[in-house]
Amino acid sequence: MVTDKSKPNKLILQTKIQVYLHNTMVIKMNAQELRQLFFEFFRLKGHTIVPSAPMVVKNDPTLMFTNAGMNQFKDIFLGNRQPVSRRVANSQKCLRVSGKHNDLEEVGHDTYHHTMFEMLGNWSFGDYFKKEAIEWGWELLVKRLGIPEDRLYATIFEGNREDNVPRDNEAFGYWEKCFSKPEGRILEGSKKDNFWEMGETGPCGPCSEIHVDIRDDEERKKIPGHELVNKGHPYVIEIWNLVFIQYNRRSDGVLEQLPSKHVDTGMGFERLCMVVQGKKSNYDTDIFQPVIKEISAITGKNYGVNEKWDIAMRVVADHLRAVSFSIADGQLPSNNKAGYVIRRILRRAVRYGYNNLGIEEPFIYQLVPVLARTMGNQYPELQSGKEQIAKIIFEEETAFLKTLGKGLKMIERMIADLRKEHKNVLPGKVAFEMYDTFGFPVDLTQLILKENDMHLDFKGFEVEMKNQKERSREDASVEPTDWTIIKDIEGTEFTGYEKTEDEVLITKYRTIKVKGKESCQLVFNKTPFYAESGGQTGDTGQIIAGNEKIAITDTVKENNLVIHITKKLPSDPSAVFTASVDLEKRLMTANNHTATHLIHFALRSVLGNHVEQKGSLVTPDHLRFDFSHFSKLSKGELSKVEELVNSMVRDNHISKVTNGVSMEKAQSMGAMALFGEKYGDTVRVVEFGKSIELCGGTHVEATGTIGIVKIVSEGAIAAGIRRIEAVTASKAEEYINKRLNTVDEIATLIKSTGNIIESVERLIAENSSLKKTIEKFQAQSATIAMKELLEKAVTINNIRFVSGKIETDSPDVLKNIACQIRNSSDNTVLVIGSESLGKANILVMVSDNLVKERNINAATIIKEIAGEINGGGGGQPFLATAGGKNPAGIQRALAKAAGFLQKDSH
RNA sequence: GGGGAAUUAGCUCAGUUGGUCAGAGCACCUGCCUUGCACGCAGGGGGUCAAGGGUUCGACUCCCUUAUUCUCCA
Repeated sequence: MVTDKSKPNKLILQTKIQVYLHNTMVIKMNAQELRQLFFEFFRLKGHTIVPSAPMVVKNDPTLMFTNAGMNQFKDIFLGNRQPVSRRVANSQKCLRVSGKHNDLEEVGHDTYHHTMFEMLGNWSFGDYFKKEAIEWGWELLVKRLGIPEDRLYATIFEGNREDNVPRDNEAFGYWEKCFSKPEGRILEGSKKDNFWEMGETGPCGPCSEIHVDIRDDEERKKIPGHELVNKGHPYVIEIWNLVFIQYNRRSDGVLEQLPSKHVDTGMGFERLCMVVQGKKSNYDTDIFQPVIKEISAITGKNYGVNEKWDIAMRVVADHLRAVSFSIADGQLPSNNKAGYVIRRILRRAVRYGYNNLGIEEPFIYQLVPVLARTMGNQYPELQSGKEQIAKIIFEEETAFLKTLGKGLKMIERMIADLRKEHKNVLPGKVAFEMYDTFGFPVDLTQLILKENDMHLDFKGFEVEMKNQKERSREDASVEPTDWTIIKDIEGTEFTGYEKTEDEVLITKYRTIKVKGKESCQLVFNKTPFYAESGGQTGDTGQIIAGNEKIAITDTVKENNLVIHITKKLPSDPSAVFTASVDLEKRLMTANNHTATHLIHFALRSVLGNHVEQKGSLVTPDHLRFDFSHFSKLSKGELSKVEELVNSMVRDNHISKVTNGVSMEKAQSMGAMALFGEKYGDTVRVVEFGKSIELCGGTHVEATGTIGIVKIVSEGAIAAGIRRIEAVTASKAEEYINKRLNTVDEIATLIKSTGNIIESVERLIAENSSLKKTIEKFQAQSATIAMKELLEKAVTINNIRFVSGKIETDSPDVLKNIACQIRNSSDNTVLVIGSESLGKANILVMVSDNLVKERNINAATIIKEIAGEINGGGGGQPFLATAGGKNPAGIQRALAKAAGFLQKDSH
């Protein structure tokens, strides 16, 4: 019998935490216990504990990764969505590698920067405010976790006249009550540190940070802690930020009070562990130590002995987490966007392993099981996906080591070249090319140059880098104007499931300039247009008011806002419009989307339940489906899938759509949810026969509409991930007919009535044997022609002069003759001409000894005589060719060559 | 999205300013010698030099378009 070990463990953990919560005794907790305690603490304060949102963001063009706990609640703050509960707490996995929080290059060099980290947070959506947030924060840190209050500092917002926001006296008052000796403990901070804004516009408010001083007593006596708050000291650090969202910043920059006030807090989990466990480094906690120990075991190098090693181990330990969590969320390393960020992180880890630890083999993938053991409890996706994660990391490591190998070869060549020229500086441009084009890290270039007593013109490199960045930025410049609001209605009702035409009003619009091209974005009160989502492309169509017809070229989603893209603005934006979706495209898309579901189902039936959707693209023309599977699909498997899909099409399953289903209910129905996908509180379930999926897309009413599904290609896109492309309905018909026509045409061409394949095979065999025969024949005729020519040879100036005209269409025959004579005899000049397709060709060959001894040049001769055939030519001293339009001149050209030799009498 | 690079035999890759240049190693086939760890020797088959245009007397080589892959930036 298999026993579920996690259950008794969970029970023990629960009891332990109960003890902690009702006891003021300070016990050192491990990370897992600490996290649970946080949840339990806030559960007792009436909070709902929600799971972490995926770290990889899918529906927000402004953000690739979740970089703060509040990301998943953005819609709530913006008023686009209602919360499930007004009090919520969780631990959110976050990744900070780009944008304003770009610490990537710091990570590893110190003991507290990370790419991926967990953020503990508690939220109030229009419920409690400053008083409770501050009191509970204090209670947890001081009373429950036993952090001595003489190590804590709180900051409050000093106020800002420009924004007309006063000093946060309210927060100050609550903090004053917390500290038993508040003097010097509550500090004021500026707008930069103590006023939080979501973006240029939108919800914002003052915040209050809690800092902790973990320095030794001696150090603390020397410099008072309050002087070091917010000064970047590694041991005086912020651990908790409490944000009080009470304003909305309008696009004119003015702040207005929000009707309901929110609390948004974020506490760095790794830092909290460090503080509670009495460590001086995040990497010394039990979050990282198991991984670091494993790195030691693999490399045979201990942590804490050599700073260079330590940096590399921290880099690897940190990046392993970032990469593994991303892959678990479905974001694989790739060559652009989010995938590229992940690739870069992994490569940075490989580089440090290579440079600092001397590892030239893939090794990071071996750390995945340890990570899964350490964090799999809280994040089960790590545990269940660990084999695949390891496999993907292994492939990436292998690929990058190969890139490094190639780069090393190149740099060795460059160093050799520099040596030859007695130089010792590699131009920045060259290093940049190595980096930019071949992905060879510049720090490695520098290192290798140094080993060879050379160095890099790093300034030159930076200049090139700057140019490249400017190029990209210029291109990416997007200049949106402010939204012009016509009707103050939040959100858009989607009516596209039932209709493809609707009466709509524009609620707001703006123009946007991308690369100098202007386009408009419209938001409606309701819309039949489906916005690009879940792999399905956005609808196109038109809106009409009066005589005016405006085309909608695309529909996209931004923060739950459905945006319709047009080339121009309607002359009267406040009119009532008839919005109609391009019906044909919509139906084609529906065919493909439903077919995608059927393919997904068929793949699972044929290959097994390890098949999971990894991505999909549904357009009117075709569909693409990526899924997890370990090997190439055999022809048999592919046809089985296709047969099953088509039989489901013929069964004409009627679509069954259920809206507003709870996640639990959907799962009990057996719906296939996408791993790492963010779903709303309730979901839409789409069924066709046995295929049940959570999906917001538009589908056919019955599968029969699809007509036929034809798989067009199957291939690999990453380790363990395969891609199928298919067409349906009329597109499938076109595809099949095109192929059949090709076969028909071939049959007609080869006049085959029986087995076409056999006929073609016979043709190929015949063709190759004929080719050989011709080659032989040509060689023979060339030999004969050559003999004839040689017999007519004359001697001019002690040189054997061979000339004549040869009947051939192929310049190769002339060349062949020339080569044979050149290899067989000295002291010869050959001039031959031929005529083909009304054009003249002449070739001149000069024996090597004549080139050397008598300075006779074939290229010079040919230039002299090419005029006779109205053409030009050139070549090397021993062989030259010319072509011209006048075949009649060949004889004169040959004669001229003879004359040239006579003249040239030395 | 923008820049750069690559695409040559089944595989891994050479190919210098356009001109006897279509090559190497491995794999494959045949024969011989024999045989353990990449056996050795001799011979052989296999390529529309990614596809399509263009420039040229002549293009793997230069230019343009397309496809795929890699790489850097955003």
